[in-house]
Amino acid sequence: MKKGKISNAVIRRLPRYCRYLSSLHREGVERISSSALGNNMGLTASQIRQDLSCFGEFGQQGYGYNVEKLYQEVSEILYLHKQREAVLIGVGNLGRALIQNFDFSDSGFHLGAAFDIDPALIGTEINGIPILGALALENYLAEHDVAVAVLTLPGRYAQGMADMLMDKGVRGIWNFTNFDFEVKEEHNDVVVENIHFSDSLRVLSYQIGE
Amino acid sequence: MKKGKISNAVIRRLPRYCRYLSSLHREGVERISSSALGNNMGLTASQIRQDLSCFGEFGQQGYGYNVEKLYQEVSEILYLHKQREAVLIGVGNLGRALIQNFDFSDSGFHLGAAFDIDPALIGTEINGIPILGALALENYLAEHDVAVAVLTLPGRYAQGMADMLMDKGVRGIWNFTNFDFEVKEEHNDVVVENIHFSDSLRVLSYQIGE
DNA sequence: TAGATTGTTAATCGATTAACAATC
DNA sequence: TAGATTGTTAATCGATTAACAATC
Repeated sequence: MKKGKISNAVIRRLPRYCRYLSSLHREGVERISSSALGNNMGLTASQIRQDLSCFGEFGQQGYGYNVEKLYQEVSEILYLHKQREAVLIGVGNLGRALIQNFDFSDSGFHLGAAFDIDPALIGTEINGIPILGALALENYLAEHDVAVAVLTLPGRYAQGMADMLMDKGVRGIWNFTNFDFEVKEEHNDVVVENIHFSDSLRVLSYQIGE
Repeated sequence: MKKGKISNAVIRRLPRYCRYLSSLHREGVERISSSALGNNMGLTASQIRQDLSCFGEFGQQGYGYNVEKLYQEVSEILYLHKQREAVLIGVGNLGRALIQNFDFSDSGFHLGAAFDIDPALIGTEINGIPILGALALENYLAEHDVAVAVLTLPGRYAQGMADMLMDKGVRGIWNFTNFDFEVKEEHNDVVVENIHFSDSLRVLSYQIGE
C-alpha cells in the first residue's frame, strides 16, 4: 500500500467504495470492472482506477477487480479492522441515538464510555456502554488510550471540551456540535471531522430554491 | 443576485459564511474585509471575494463588507428566510433528536409532521410536532405542499420510501440512512443531501491511522 | 490467440490564487 | 488626498478525464 500525498477528494470517496463493494459482495457479485463500478456509483472508470492506484495495484488486466479482495483492501486502507478507543461526550438525544444505533466497530472503533453531567444518567448503561460523570472524564483519559472523542454536547461547551480533550492527547474529534472550534497551533496534528446538520440542510435549501 | 452556474464547492461554503458572519454579528463586529474573514475561516481573501462575486457585489472598496448586510445577503441566497414544508420519516432515536433539538426554521423549513409505524407513538406529539402513522403519509403529502422529507428510518426501507416520496412530488430528501438510494430518471430534478455518519467516521479513521 | 481491462501517462477541465485597475 | 480594499481578469495549481501500451 503505497501512499504519496492522497488528496482529500480521493479520501472522501473511499468509504463509498467500501459501501458499494460490501453491497456487491452481499449480492454475491464476485468480480467487477472499473467501468461497471463507475456506472454503479456515478463515477468514471478512469477516476476509479486513478483513485485505487494511489494505494496499490488491486486489479488484473482483462478481468477487473475481485470484489471481496478489493473490499478487504479498501477496508484496510481505512483502518476499519482496528479497534481504537473512543468516548462520547454529551448523552442527549443525539448522543443516545449514536450509542444505541451506531456501529462504531464497523468503522474501527470501540466505544468505551459516554459522559454527561446529568445525575440521573450517571452510573447507568445504554446498550452496554457505561455513562460516567463529566468529572470522571479527565481521569478516564489518563487511564485509557482514547483515540477519538465524539462531541454531542451543546455547542457552547464545544470549545472548552475540545481544548481539554486535545490537551489530554485525543487524536481525533468527531464533532456534531454546530460550532467550528479553534485548534491551537500545538494541536495541529489533531484531526477534526465535523458533521454540521444545519450546513447540510442549508445546502439542500439552496438547491431546492423557491 | 446574479447566478450563472455556481460550483458545488462554492455552494458548500455558503453555510459556513453564514455561521461566521452570524457569530461576528453577535460579537458586535460591524465591518470586515475579505482578508480578515479569510483569516477567521481559513480561506484566502481571493477565494472569498471570488465566491461572493458569483452572487453580486456586496462590498465596498476601501471599506470591506458590512457584516449584518452580508449576513442577510448570504441568508437570502440560501433561502433561509423561506418557510417551506418538511416532514420527518422514522421517529427512532435520531428522528426524535432532530424533532426535539434541531431548528428547522433556521434553515428555511417548517417541520409539519413526523411519521412512524409504532402504534405507541402514533397520535402523540414531540416538541409540538404531531407523530402520524405511516399509512397517513400519502394522504398528508396530497394535502400539503411538502418540499423536503427527512429520512431517519432503517436503511432497508429507504429505497421504497424515497421512491414513494419522489412519486408524490417531494423536491428534496435529507437522507440520514446509511444507504444511497437510486433516483429514477424521471426524478432527476429531486435533490438528495446525504448525511452518512459512517462515511464521516471512516474518513476520520483513515486520517488518524495506526 | 483475441478480447477485455488494467495502471499510468498525457490532455483537459475546473477551482483556487495572484495581480491590479477601479474607487470608496 | 492617501490608504485600503473591492471585483475581476489572468496565472497557477490540482483534479478529472481520455488515451494507450501492457498483459491477463
